[in-house]
Amino acid sequence: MRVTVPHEWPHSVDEAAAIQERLRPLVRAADLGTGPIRTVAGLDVSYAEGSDRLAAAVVVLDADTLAVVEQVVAFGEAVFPYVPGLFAFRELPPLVEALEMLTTLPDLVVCDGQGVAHPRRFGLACHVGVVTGLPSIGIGKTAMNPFEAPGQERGASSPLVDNGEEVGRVLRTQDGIRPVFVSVGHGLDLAEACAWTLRLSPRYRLAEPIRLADHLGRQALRAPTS
DNA sequence: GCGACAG
DNA sequence: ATCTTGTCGC
Repeated sequence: MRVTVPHEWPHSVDEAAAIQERLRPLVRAADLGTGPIRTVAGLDVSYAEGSDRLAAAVVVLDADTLAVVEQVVAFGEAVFPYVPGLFAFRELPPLVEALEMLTTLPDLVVCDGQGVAHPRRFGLACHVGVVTGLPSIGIGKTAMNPFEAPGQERGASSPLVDNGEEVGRVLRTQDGIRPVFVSVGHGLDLAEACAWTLRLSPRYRLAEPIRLADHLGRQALRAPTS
């Protein structure tokens, strides 16, 4: 797929935050009116130990069977430091590169990190959704805000609140396993994001697209030829 | 002022 | 994110 990214790139933390503020209005927190979702792409970036080398992995799954349809890896180097709240500027470049290698145009994108559950309501999943135009979901493994634990059963959830507003859900994807933090990225609402997250997590804590992308990225980095 | 802070 | 040993379970 082709991804159109603004040519500008932040050279400072302040510039990065300003870009997030400017792009935030482009987020659609409700149904984008797209067609049926038949394929789902999972995104993840893995890092090497001693260097800045990284591998961005994208795995596309059939939405019904969860069978792998396509998978790609883009190698690169980190161009932005890890700063909480500016995480997207670290992972977006290699992820876009990987997305552009795809032959398949996914109908939904699932990101490893927050969507609108972000201090400026523009986490990685929102950024990916806006630059691709695709519906996207953010699934974080940890929260940026304090929260109350949901029930112990798979499917149980509680609100993720920031400044008095519900920005996401704390969602239990497996019985008795610590929950994940779901938020809207772009083009769908929170209820749909949670429903998809559950459907995409039939067996493990993490949704299959992300879990497989994580595996692919690590394996690629450890490969001799990488 | 200090620490905490998606991955 | 990554660093780590063994261990329990399918």
